[in-house]
Amino acid sequence: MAYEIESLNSKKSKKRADLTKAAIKTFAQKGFHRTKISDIAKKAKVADGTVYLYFENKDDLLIKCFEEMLTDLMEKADQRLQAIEDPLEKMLNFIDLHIDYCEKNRDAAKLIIIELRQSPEFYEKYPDFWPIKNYLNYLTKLCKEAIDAGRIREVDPDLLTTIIFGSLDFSITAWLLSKSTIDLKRIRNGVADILHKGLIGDTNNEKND
Amino acid sequence: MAYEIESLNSKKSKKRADLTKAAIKTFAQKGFHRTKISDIAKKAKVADGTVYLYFENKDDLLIKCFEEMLTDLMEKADQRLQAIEDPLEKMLNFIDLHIDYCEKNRDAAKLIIIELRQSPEFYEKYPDFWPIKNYLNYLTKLCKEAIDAGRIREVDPDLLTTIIFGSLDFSITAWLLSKSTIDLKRIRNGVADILHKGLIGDTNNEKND
Amino acid sequence: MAYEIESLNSKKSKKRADLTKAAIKTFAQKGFHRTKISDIAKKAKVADGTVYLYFENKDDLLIKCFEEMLTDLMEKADQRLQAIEDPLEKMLNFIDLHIDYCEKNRDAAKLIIIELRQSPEFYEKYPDFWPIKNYLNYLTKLCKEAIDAGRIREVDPDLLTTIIFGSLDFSITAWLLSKSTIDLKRIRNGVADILHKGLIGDTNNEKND
Amino acid sequence: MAYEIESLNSKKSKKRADLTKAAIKTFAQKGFHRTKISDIAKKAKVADGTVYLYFENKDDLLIKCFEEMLTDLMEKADQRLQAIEDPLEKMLNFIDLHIDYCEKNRDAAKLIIIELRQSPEFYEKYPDFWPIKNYLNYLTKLCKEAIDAGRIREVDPDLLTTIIFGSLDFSITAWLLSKSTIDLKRIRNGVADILHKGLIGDTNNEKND
DNA sequence: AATGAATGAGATTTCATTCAT
DNA sequence: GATGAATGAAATCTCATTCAT
Repeated sequence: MAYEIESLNSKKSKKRADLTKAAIKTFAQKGFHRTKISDIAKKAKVADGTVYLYFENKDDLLIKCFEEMLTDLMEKADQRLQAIEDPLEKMLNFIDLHIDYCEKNRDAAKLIIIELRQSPEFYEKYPDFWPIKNYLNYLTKLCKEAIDAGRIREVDPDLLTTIIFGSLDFSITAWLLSKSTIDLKRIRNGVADILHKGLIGDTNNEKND
Repeated sequence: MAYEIESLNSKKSKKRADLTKAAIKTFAQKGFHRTKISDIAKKAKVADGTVYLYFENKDDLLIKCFEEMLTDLMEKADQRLQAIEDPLEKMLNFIDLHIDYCEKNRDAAKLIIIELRQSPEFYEKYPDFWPIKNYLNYLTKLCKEAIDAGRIREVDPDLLTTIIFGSLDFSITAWLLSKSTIDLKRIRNGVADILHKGLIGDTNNEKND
Repeated sequence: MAYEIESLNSKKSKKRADLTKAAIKTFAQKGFHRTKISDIAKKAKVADGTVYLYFENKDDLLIKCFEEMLTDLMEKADQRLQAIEDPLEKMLNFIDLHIDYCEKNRDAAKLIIIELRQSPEFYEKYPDFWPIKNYLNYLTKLCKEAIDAGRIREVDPDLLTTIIFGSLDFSITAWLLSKSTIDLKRIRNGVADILHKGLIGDTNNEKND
Repeated sequence: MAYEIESLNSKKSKKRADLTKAAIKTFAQKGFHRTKISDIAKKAKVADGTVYLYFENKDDLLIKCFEEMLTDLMEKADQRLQAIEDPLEKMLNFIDLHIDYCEKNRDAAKLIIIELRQSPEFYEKYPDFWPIKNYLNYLTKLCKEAIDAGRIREVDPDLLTTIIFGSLDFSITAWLLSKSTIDLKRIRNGVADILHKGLIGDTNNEKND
């Protein structure tokens, strides 16, 4: 009995996972508005109506895709950062992870980058829609720890989060639109370098501002 | 005669301007997809069909809105930066201008920030769609000048552009979604500070990296 | 099981047939351009969208109506002509059939006669659009057989087809426009007589018919 | 003064003629429904609104095109047939004229052949719409004269008209759709031959019917 | 008479969602 | 749970016609 239920559950959640996967891929490739529920259903090999057994509606499906991806990312981060001691290193590793993930999952990246901002409509309909919030909080925490540990100087951690994420986000946008001819790794190093040392040359450091 | 012609032209371009203005406002408030042509026509006090005398279709209207705003911004920049000598100051002033403009034209900001990325469909349909290109080039040029003048150290100007714009863009996104409770000026100063001096405190400078 | 499937199929094809029937009627009564999809849907008692489950679009629906009618006509001809031996009689019976069919299915006749030529647009969009082709070929075959059997003299069968069909077609056009006050049967006999004996020959007059 | 009025009139009627000419060409090439008033206006080098100074509306313009063409044809017939004595020759010459005209004025032919039947809508709106009526009457008169003169045997002249016109009409239709690869002259001879001598060979004459 | 900018009614088609099976 | 046929609301865009100039 218990076995059966579990089997059913896993069967059920497999179908759910299939749907999310199919949705991420299709949303990323065609964009939210051009994606038909029937596209996703076909890719997941279920009937159209089945989608509505697992998700409330198309909006909900998109939101669940975001949650899925970002949760996934944060779990990966948990694993990878666990072994690292230095808070600054943790922060830099988080950045690497984000870039790696986007590089390897172009579809997911496209969703996070482009569709995330898609929808003033979403903000209207779901006033608290800002699926990236937890993810940003995660980064903010890392920033705080690095500051508290004295590994970076005292700056507003929220602001720092915004700058880091914004820089990465826009870099990746450019990368996506450039059809990936840009080297994301080089960008990552450049961003780290500039944020790290600032824009002023070492020798000029004392004289300016 | 000349008067009459001019009068006709100006009447015509006034209607065009009215339509663009109405479109920017409506697109910003409801989002591109939820905006009906008839919404815009009503706001501009013309018949629906009239929109199509001035713009090819809804897509074209959105693109023309982008062009209008960004051209406007760059013209304003030209005026303001003319009087400034120091290239670094020019760059910082450009940032200020961007922030000021967004602060004063929330609708335009929303369009630039949110709808600009909206549309994988746009990228598919119009392969060269990236209306912000000229604007980014403008900023890159300022970066280059500041570097050449030795006012900031030798970094890749394209990368710097990406970081600056990405930081601002995401800050403004947060500001828009926070319903403007954040202080954009504070953010601007923070961004300038971090980019300027980097994340490493003076005292720590020797020890790290 | 088999029953169920059949039931589904027949239910499906019944709806399709309903739609075609409704379309033929409406197209004939109002003309293609003045017919709205919603007119047809209403007459077939389905929702507008349902039409698009069975036909690609309005054009396709019209084409399918033609195919349906002409196939129907040729099947009827197959049945009726089977029992007839004499090739000339076959040909004459085919003519009768055509006239009978038009007389009994005024709507279908109207479509075949009037809407069939309606659409330079159709010829442009679908370069092979000439739905009556098979039907004319059918008649040509009968002509050939009558010639080969020596029942009518050696004339170009394609030309003969054109003359027969053209005569009938225009007679029926006149009949349709005259609101059916003309006697189609009398016309049929007249056509047969003239084609048969030609226009000359007072001297032959007495011997024949 | 008189001069001025005449000049005005001719100027006016020139514009009218230009419009009709432009309309015939455009209707023939694109079909009635796909032709925009602005297409015609542009081709006639006048403003859209000007069309409405000469014609009531688009329907009226089409009707006037028919009238223009058919009147033209009948005038040409008057001239050509005047010199001919034999009523049968007159009839055959009329056929030739019709075919020549269509061959030389493909656009006009297309209009007469295809667009003439265009419009159940027309028959609904204008119950007496049958622009070809006078033209058919002309042919009927010729038929009658040939019969009365004993040049062809006693048949119903209306029916004969229908057969002749129907045969020609459908031949020309096929010719138009075949993109003119068919030889109209051969067709004309074939039609004349069959109508003339009938379908029954001399030798078979006695055996049949 | 001539213009052509403006009008606005009108219809096809799409597709998220439902619900009977 | 699963299906997929059916629904029907919704919105872009066209173009004949008008009318102020």
